[in-house]
Amino acid sequence: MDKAGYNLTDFLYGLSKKQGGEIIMRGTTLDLKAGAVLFREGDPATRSFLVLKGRLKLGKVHELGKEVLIRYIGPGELAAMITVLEERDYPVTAETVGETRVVGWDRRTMLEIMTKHPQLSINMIRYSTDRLEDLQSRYLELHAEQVEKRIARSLLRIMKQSGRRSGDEIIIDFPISRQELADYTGTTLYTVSRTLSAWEKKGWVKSKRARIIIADPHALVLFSEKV
Amino acid sequence: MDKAGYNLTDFLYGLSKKQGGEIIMRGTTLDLKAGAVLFREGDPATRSFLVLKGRLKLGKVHELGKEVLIRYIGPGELAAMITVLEERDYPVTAETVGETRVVGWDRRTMLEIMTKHPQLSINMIRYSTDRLEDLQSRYLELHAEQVEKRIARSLLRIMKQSGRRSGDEIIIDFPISRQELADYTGTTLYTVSRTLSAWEKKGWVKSKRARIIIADPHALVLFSEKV
DNA sequence: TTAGTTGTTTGCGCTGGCGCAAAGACAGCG
DNA sequence: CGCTGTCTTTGCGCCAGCGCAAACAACTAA
Repeated sequence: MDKAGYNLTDFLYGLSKKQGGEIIMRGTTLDLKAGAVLFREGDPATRSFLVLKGRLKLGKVHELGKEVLIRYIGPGELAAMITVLEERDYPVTAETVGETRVVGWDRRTMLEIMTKHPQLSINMIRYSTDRLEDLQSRYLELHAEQVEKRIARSLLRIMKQSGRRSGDEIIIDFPISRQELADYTGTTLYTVSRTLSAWEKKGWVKSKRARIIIADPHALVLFSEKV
Repeated sequence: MDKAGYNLTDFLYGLSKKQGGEIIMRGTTLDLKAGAVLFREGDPATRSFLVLKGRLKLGKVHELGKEVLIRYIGPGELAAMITVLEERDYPVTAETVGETRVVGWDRRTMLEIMTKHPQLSINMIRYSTDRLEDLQSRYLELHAEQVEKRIARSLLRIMKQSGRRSGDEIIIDFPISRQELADYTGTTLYTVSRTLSAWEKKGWVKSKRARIIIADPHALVLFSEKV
């Protein structure tokens, strides 16, 4: 279900080191600083990307301002597979969270690689299926679960993907504001703030501006699963 | 974005008639009556399916009863691509809506076919990407849009996928109850009922038990896009 | 250090839409 | 034809969570 994280070997699963190297070589490596926009929702999709280092955040905005944070993309994960198809626009905006290195391939190259290495297509289907499944679960949650529980689950999800253990505590090692957590969870800045304050009093989390530490992961898990 | 519908040629795009025939032949064709369960959420995924005729509905349930209707799957569409991966469970339940014919392949066969025909993998990525995009949009809607607008959009989406024109009106040609429309939209039976009643008074829709006719599609579109 | 910017907290009032309850409508079956 | 089960409608009360407003805290640049 919810994998802790991905890495390059997932994308290149079943291929030799040599083949993998060739594939990466055929793309263009980009080094981006924090907060850079890699591609923007609505623009024609020209390249697919693989994250090598750092993190992207994928967001989508609603006509009147409201924004939703679809997913954080870490090392070994793909963005904009849609480029493989003809004449499509990026459905989301990708922005770097910290310093980030990605490889990008244009459509033509991507198709050549995929035809040459059927295994790569299968790996892409694996990834895409995982993404779909993840979103289906969150779609269900968004409809069925109370806000506080959703916030808990969101935090845990992010923790699994990008947590760094430090004693009993787990540090989320990139800056995430109340607003972003709200966009990710499907609620508002205010509700997130109130909730985190309450949890801080209980000793479940600690937080500074845009930094979150999960002090008692177990308590959070119990809460998120409570009936 | 939102295609009106799929058909077999999408799944077999880029393959010869002969190759396509062979692929279908290697699967097992099943004829199911209305209301049959093809696979159940949580069971080990053993087969992938392609719908030839009829319709499946994919649903997912939350621990305490609440249900969400992820999608209706019509002719030319795939279900349970996840089977390609090892050791997975079906993430949703698939139930037939009317009499339905599907072809199913087990994992081994599917992988063989995909390795032999790289184009097929690309077609699967296309489909899976479309599905992901669709769900991303609905995820955004669920968070950002008011219930009435969501109901309107849901109806229009279903109409595009399975509407039959009859004069100015469009008939949704399979039974869909208030409860199902609610599960699809992410609201409740009651709210759907109230909303449809109101629209019926305005002459936008007509409905009998589990049957819906869109009498004024244009008005509905305008409403769904209104600021 | 100060001024400016950006993120966070909290009180407070309001409301969309949920969900019970109960009655009504329709379909199918024997 | 009437009985049974399923689907639909509508009144009514309630509350989770939204969102404004305003104060506060932390970081940045000069």
